[in-house]
Amino acid sequence: MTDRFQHTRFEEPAVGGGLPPLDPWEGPAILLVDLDAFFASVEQLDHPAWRGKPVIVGGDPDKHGVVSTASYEARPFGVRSAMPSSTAKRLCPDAIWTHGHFDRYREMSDAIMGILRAETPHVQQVSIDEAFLDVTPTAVNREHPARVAERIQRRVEEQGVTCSIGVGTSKTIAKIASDMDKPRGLTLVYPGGERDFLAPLPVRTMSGIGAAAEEKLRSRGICTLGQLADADLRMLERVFGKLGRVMHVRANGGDDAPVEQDDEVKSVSNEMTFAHDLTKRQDVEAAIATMAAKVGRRLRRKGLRGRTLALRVKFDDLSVRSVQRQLIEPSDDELAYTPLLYRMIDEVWRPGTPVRLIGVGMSGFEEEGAVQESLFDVTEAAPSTGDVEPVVRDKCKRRGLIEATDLVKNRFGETAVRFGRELRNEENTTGSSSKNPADYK
DNA sequence: TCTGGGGTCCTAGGACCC
DNA sequence: TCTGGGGTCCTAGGACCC
Repeated sequence: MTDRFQHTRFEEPAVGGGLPPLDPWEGPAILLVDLDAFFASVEQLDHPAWRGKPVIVGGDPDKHGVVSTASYEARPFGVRSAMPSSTAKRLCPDAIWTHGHFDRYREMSDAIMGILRAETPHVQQVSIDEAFLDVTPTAVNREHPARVAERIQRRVEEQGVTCSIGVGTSKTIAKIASDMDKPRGLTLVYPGGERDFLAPLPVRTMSGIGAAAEEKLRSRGICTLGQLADADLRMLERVFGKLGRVMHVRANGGDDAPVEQDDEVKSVSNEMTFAHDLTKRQDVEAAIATMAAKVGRRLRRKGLRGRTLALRVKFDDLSVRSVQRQLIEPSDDELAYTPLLYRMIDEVWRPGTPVRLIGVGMSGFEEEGAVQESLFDVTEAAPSTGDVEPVVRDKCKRRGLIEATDLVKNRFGETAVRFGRELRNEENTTGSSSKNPADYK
C-alpha cells in the first residue's frame, strides 16, 4: 500500500466517520457506486428468515435458467452471476431460490439514486445497481471525495442494503477500484497513481474488454493492463478498430470520458427462452404475439413510439438470426405491427427448425413532442384510393381495445388479459419472470 | 443437467443521392 | 458515357455490460 493507492474499509456505519487521515485530493474525482449483490440483498431485506443464508435470484434449473444474482453466502460454493442455474443448483443444493421481484428492486434503486442525486446533480446511472458521480472538489465545495463516499455508504445502509465505492480520476479507474473490495469496500486511487494501480491487473478487468478481446490480446502476448499500456498503438487499432485506441488510452490512465446525465431510452425489447423448443408455426406466432404485446404495453407506458421493429430468433444450437424493418410511421400498437412480425419470421425461420428463443424489439423513437396520430395503418402504405373510412374506424376501435386492456393489466396483472394468439402455455418459459400480480403495480 | 433478459455500441456492406 | 468520392440511411451480426 502506498500513499498513491489507498485501500480502506470502514467497519461500522460510524457516526463520526471511520476514515483514517486523508492526503489532499488534487484533480478530478469520479465515484462508482455499486450496490452489493443487489437483488439478493433486497430479498434478504424483505425476508428476514433468508438473512445469513445462501440466496439465489435466477431462472429455473430445468428450464434453461441462469443465475441473476447470488448472495454473498452462496458465493463460497462457487455460484456466480450468469452461471446456468443447473450448475448453481449442483454447487449449492440448499440455496433459497427466487425468480426475483423487479418492481421492488426498481423501487429500492430509485430511492438510492435519489440519495446520490442529493449529493450532486452529476450522476450517471449505468444500470439498476450502479452509478457514476462526479464529485470533483470545487472552490465552493472542497470536501474530500472519500468523505462524500463514506457518507453515501452510510445513507445507503440506512435503506437496508450495502454498496462498494471506487474513487479515481476517471470512470475507468473508479469502476475497477469499486471491484477491488466487496462488499462494503471503499477504494481510493489517488491522482497520479493510475498506471501503477492498473499495471498488474488482467486485461479482462477493464470494462469493454470481454472474452473475445481478451483472447485476441492473449494471443499477442498481452495479458495485463501494464502490457496493454505499453503495446503498439497501431497494432491495437489494426486489430480492434476504434476500441484499440480507447483501450490503450484507458490502460495508460488517460480516460477523460465525462459523467453524463443521459437517461434517454434508445430501445425497448422483450425476449423469452422456452423450456422446450418450438417447431410449429402456430406456437412461434403465439410467442411472437406475446412478446409484441409486452413491448407494446411498455412503449405505451413510457409514451414512446418507435419506427424500427426488430425480431430475434435463437435456435437450439444457440445461433441467432435477426431481422429489422422500418415502419411507415412510429408505433406503440402491437395490433398494428404484429402482422408484420409474422412476415418477418419467414425470412429467418422455416417451420420444423427448433426455436429456443424469440425476441421482439422497438427502437428509432421519434423526437419528444412529435407524436402525431395518423389515420393509416403503420404497416401499410397510405391507400391511394378514396377507401379511407374502414381503416379509420378500425384503427379507432383498436386503440380503444388496447387502452381497455392496459387498464385491466395495470390493475390485475400481466396475465389477466390475453389476446387469442398469445402463448398460453405458462409452463414453457424459463420462469424468470414473476406470475404474481402484485409485482405489476 | 450449460449458457437469461434487458440494454448499448460498433462494423461492414449496400442503396441512394449529390 | 464513364468515372469517383462523400454523406446518410438501412440492415445483419456481434461484442460487451449488468
